Amino acid sequence: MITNRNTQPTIKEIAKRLKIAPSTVSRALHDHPSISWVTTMRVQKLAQELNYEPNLSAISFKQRKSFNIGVLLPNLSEVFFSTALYGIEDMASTKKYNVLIGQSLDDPQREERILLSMKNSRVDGMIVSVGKNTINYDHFDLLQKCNIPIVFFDCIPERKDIHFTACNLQIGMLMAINKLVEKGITNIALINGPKQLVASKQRQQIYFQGLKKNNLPYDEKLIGFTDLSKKGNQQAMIDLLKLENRPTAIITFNDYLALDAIAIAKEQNLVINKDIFFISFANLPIWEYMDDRPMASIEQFPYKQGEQAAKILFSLIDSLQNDQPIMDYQQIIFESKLIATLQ
Amino acid sequence: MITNRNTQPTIKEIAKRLKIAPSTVSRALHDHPSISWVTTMRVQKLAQELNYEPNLSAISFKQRKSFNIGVLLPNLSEVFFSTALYGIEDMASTKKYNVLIGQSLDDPQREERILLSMKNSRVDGMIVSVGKNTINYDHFDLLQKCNIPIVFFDCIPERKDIHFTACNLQIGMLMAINKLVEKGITNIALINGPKQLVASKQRQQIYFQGLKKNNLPYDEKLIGFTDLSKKGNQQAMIDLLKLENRPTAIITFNDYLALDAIAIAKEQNLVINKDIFFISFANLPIWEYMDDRPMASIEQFPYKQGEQAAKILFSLIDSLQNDQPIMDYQQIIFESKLIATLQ
DNA sequence: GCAATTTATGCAACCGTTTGCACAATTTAC
DNA sequence: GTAAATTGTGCAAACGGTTGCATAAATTGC
Repeated sequence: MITNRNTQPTIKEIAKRLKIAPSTVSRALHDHPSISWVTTMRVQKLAQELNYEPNLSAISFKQRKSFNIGVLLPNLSEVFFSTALYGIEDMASTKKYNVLIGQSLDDPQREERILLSMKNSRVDGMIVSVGKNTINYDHFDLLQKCNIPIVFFDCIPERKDIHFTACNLQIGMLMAINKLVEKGITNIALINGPKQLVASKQRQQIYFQGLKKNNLPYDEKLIGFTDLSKKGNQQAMIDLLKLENRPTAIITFNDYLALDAIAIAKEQNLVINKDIFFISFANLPIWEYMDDRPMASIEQFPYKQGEQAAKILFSLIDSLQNDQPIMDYQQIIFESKLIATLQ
Repeated sequence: MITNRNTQPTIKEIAKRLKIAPSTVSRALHDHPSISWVTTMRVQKLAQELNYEPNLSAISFKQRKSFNIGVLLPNLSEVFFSTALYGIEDMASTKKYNVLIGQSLDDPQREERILLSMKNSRVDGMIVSVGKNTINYDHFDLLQKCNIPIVFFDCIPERKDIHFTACNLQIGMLMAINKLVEKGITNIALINGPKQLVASKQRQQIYFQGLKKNNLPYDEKLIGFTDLSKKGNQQAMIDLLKLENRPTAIITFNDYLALDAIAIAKEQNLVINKDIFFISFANLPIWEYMDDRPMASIEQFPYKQGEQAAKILFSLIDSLQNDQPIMDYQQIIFESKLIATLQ
């Protein structure tokens, strides 16, 4: 049987014991200059003895700050996101903040529900990576109206008036195409994600630029699309392999798509990294265990993206706290990097 | 430029507008029977119009409840844990609770730091899966003393006086060994995790029972150990393969270990699922993409473990709230299941 | 028609901490 | 030796919502 009234010491408790006012105790605990050395010491000593811990609920109520930030992202089982979360957590813990987590599972309704629930629990700010099916951004605007700053990362809405961190895929993609061309491979396809995604548009544009820089022809047929479901992935790959001039290299929207595409290629008895080559985005740690894997991945630095998104968020929170107007939108863009995954 | 004083409506605001007392508004919003129908309607209508949302900070301060639970686990990039988190999140959201997340990364100091930080932010309870290097449980006891209930899941301390959910590996392991024996494979090894882990002790014991039930001899040499680092995993496997009567089946502590072990086997030109068979715990979704994978995995139902751990936690929180003594330790044990991963 | 009961509302304290202001005590200035 | 400045402390209000108790008004009982 376990029962015991929770009786954490409070400032009043300390004040009563030392026969001084609570306000004096409060100031002493904060090393306020107007409190004498002796009093400060007496207070701090007793606080230590009693294991005093300030009641964060009371403080957050009084200060109108919760010392929580919310993180909303599609899916923590994707290593990309769980890595980003490390970055956020690490930055938050240096600022003595806690992290509330919500997974949207790419479901816009769930996304909205989580967002509102975090708003109501008065998070001081949010870090968001938008789900791939989200088209309506009203609930994000709602949070802004409530003075809850939002910083997006990686999957960001296609708008100018937001704070975000993201990764510029350009260099990675160029290096990838260069690498293929060096090997004499010029028939390069792209399987892209849903057309409404910023990430998709970006990939397509950069893919196009990469071809151009290498003086390769642009063939619309070599661009496939998928909704990123397993079936969609497979179908897109099947369609590409049916082409008259079958591609010998395929750039895939992400690693999970690459897995499906590679599986289809193998079913059709193509030898990976001989008959056909793959280049993917992100960089699953699991690749090293697989024989048939992309020849390279474009690294997008999730830890840094998360960490810096949190940094931006805390600067916004501080500005709001000090009633400073936020003058412009903070946007950090990292450069991607091509990582060879073979050998 | 974005600036705008946050001015969420409060109960006092509503009271002033309707020229009634805040207490009346409060009661009306809760459909208190002593408030007349008309007043209740007037209040609720205005509340809706103003988009009133109760200030959870104020409520949590007053009620001495934060409506947050903390989740502390080793590593969200392991699918097992991120899946468990789903279960927790889903249960929490039905109870209007938020989830604070912390990853220990198997570092006892980080674990303790997160735990104390959650204590100070006054979580109403915690769900914990202990890191594999943790030997000291003092900080957990500390939380209990502060009346913050803890429910453990999966990686649980070896103690009787705790609440937990876990998975009984017995049936899964027996089925696994039976399956191997059916195939005529009797030289079955186990690569186990660190000896101090409950999970390791359990696996070893059940492995032993499984052999016994099948009248197989118990050979100590067939049990390898690893600290679960990549190097440790590889070495354990290399040692096993050096044995005179080389094992033809290997049960691995978890999927990540299986990955390393399989890689070593392949380096030594063994054909997986022909020369040598593997059985693993957990069930990485990624297996289906790999040619060389364990013939079966023992499923441990992370979603259910998380969900039920949360359910227990909320029942404990309720009991504490109502000053009911907690009479005994709630412990839910699920039955594992063997999942064939081939074909 | 007056007391007893019911119904509906308001008052005020409280949760723990912070902070502007007042004020007493001490020191400094001239 | 008195005015001014400095130092150290306390008072009280505030943050937003809840709740026990008092009380006014309406209704019922006899």
